[in-house]
Amino acid sequence: MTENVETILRKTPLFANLTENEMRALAARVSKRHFKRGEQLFGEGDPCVGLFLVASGKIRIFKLSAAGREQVLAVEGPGSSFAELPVFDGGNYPAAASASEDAEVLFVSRKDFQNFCREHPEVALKVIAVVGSRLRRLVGIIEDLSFTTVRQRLIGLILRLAQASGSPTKEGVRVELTMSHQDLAAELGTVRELVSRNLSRLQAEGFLDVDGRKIIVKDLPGLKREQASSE
Amino acid sequence: MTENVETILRKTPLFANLTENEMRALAARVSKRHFKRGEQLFGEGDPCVGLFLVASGKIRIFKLSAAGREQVLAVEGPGSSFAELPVFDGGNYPAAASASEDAEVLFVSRKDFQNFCREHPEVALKVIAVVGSRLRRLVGIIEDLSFTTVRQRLIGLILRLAQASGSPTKEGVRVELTMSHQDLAAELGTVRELVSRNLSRLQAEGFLDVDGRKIIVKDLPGLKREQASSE
DNA sequence: CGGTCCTAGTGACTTTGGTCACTGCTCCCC
DNA sequence: GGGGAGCAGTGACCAAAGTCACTAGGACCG
Repeated sequence: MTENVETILRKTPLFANLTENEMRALAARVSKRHFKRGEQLFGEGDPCVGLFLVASGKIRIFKLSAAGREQVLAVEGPGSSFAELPVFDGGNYPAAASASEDAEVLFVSRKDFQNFCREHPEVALKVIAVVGSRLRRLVGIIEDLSFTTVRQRLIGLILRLAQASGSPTKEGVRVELTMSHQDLAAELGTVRELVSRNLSRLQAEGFLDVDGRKIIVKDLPGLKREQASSE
Repeated sequence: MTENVETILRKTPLFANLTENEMRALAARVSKRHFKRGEQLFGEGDPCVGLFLVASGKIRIFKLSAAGREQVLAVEGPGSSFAELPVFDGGNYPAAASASEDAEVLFVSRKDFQNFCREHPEVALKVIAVVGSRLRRLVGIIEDLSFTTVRQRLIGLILRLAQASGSPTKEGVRVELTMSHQDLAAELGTVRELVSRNLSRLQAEGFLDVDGRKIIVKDLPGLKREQASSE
């Protein structure tokens, strides 16, 4: 949990292959902060103070609507950086960030990071790569919101979970939801009730067995077919 | 229309402040291509061959769904570059591009651009800035799709047009649509019929006068109120 | 001048999404 | 052990989005 700062830096793609000396220089300028589950790191529109790196826990990046709905843009785990961009373009944060689990986060001030990039041009190229993958993910969200139904997105998320962290049992693949329906809804871009209803419906249709936050995927190929249908 | 290549390069943020010599070196490696309205530059998933710069006309970047619907991600006019990212991360194009008007486009091969960035680190920083604004726009699209209705998005687009290219008349601000309802729908992330219907409705409600592709905005503050309502 | 293509408008309908209100459960704290 | 919080399920609605089918007007071409 409480690791050495340099060890954590090594794990982030942005700084993975620096030399010992460079690493030490950077580590000296980094501060570590702790956030409790639910605590907010910054709000949408806040002026950008610097770059964040996740050491442990999870950070949700999200938009908040006037009506109070949330839309998650990304969930960053250990080794991920975020808010790289406002550091460069000087704008405000385009979305808010909060801890969805207790989290330890490294912080590099805007100035320090800019200087570091100037001294190490290869880091700038890394930034482009990281931002590139972020951009691809955003395009994926747009595609989902524009072309698919809540049902299909929910199925997609379950399939991804099954793939990433599912454990096979005799009845099917067991998947554990790590978050509330509320949070799920924010990821899918919808409301709590629809998550609940769609889960019930998938169960009634025989694709799943739902027991609280445990899900048994009984018909994986069937689900995949459902997800694809007229997408 | 048919301008000198260097003149065009000067106008793109990416290369705006190069020296004479650098500019000439770059210009020598650039090729110019012409695309007719509707012609496709590349498809989604195509391997990335290089970077494009718009000299004249307009290029639409869009996603195509299996069901045949389009979702526009960006419309790039003269001076804009696009497809910077796949050049760096080596992935395929995440979306398709086609000319929405006859267009002249400069092309820099992937290799040439990469070499150029290596020799000129400040260009890499420019790339980050350009990509940053692109990312902000994508976040804006997600926000719109997730939180607003077709009606609100349509109003938003009309207001933007009125702002950008509206001409005041005695009855209100005159706006000219430069595209079909089909294309409008693709920008708003919906279908032709809803664009048509919503325009009719806004007219019936007295906010607009619609005559083919000419729109007179009769009640601008009213429209703004409508757009904001419970957003 | 007739035919064909593209574009737009609209009625009728279905599906999906979202809201509101209420119930019941569980966990935790005093 | 009583009383809140917070989370989950659901019925009854209602509104928005999308589909299908058809009509009609230009524009352009032979």
